[in-house]
Amino acid sequence: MRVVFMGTPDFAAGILEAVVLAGHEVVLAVSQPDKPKGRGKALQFPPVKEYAISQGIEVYQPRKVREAECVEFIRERQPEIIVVAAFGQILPKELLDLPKYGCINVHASLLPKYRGAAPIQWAVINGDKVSGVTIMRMDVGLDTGDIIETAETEISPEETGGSLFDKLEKLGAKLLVETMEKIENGTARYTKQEESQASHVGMIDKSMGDIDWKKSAVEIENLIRGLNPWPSAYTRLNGKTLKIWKALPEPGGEPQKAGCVYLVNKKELKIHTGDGVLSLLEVQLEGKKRMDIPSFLRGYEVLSNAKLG
RNA sequence: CGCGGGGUGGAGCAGUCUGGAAGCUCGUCGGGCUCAUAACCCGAAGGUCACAGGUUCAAAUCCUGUCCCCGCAA
Repeated sequence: MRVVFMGTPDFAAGILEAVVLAGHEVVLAVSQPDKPKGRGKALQFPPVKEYAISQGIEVYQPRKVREAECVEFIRERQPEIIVVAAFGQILPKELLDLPKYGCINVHASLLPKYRGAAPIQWAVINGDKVSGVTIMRMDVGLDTGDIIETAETEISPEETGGSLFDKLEKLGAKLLVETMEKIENGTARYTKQEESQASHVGMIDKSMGDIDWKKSAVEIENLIRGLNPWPSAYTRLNGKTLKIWKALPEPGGEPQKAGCVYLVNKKELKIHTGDGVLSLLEVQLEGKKRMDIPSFLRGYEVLSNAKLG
């Protein structure tokens, strides 16, 4: 099919690659504008743009796709279908109605659950056991369109936001390619979303990573995994930021001492929480590299009466 | 030129301000103790102190330049 692709981050780049490899004619890749990133401040191309350039695909980076000029630009490319994955902007109705097969979206959740911006991290943060991807036909709402296909995957106990991203990217890419075939040969089926089951999740904010030790050890550990690798869960130790990359919840402890050291020796560091004890396994102090707890404790003295947060 | 921390035996750090024998906690190897051990005791190996210039009788330490890692911010 003649495709216009819209997306920005890594997740979208993987999807785009699958569309290209499936043999579709991608005539345009639409991505968010370049933004300054990294320590210096240099502008960096979004992953989708990087990949598109490597494939010789034309790249378009409008400030707002709502503008008439933008819609016109895309109309000129005469797409049969527009594929959207993690693009970051709402599409106007003129655009939705433009292609013969409409606009389809790869969403990283089992809709109608987790409509919105960051379904992957939230699934891990909430301790879900199952996640998945949904291919839907977009309408004017936010992730409210008719479902075409879905695919499930398990969330393992050690799943992180990053690892689930990878899983769903592959799963979504595969499902998208299959779905596009069905759309093309007319066998695709469109199912309305069950509104009563719908839920929304907002964008991930950096401050969400600030650990509230009054929560349970299990909840905190879910947060740590969900926000790994970005923006990561953190707390404070002696006035410095301490990121926690890996931890294990354990029973015991005293809720009223939440945030205080439960146990510290040469190899272990365990913290009281609102419910249970959290055994820290891998941390990173401000300005330092991330390291396992034994290493950390060799060079940094944690007093037994220290308090995190 | 966005702000800041850092590069010291295999790991994590101290020492740098106030130049003058390379140190700490571990790990590794050998030996000892023990029913046994991630415990304890004795001993050993292992480092161009990121790199390049400079100052000095003498530089991990002071000056200049370069490379790399990381936190914040975006």
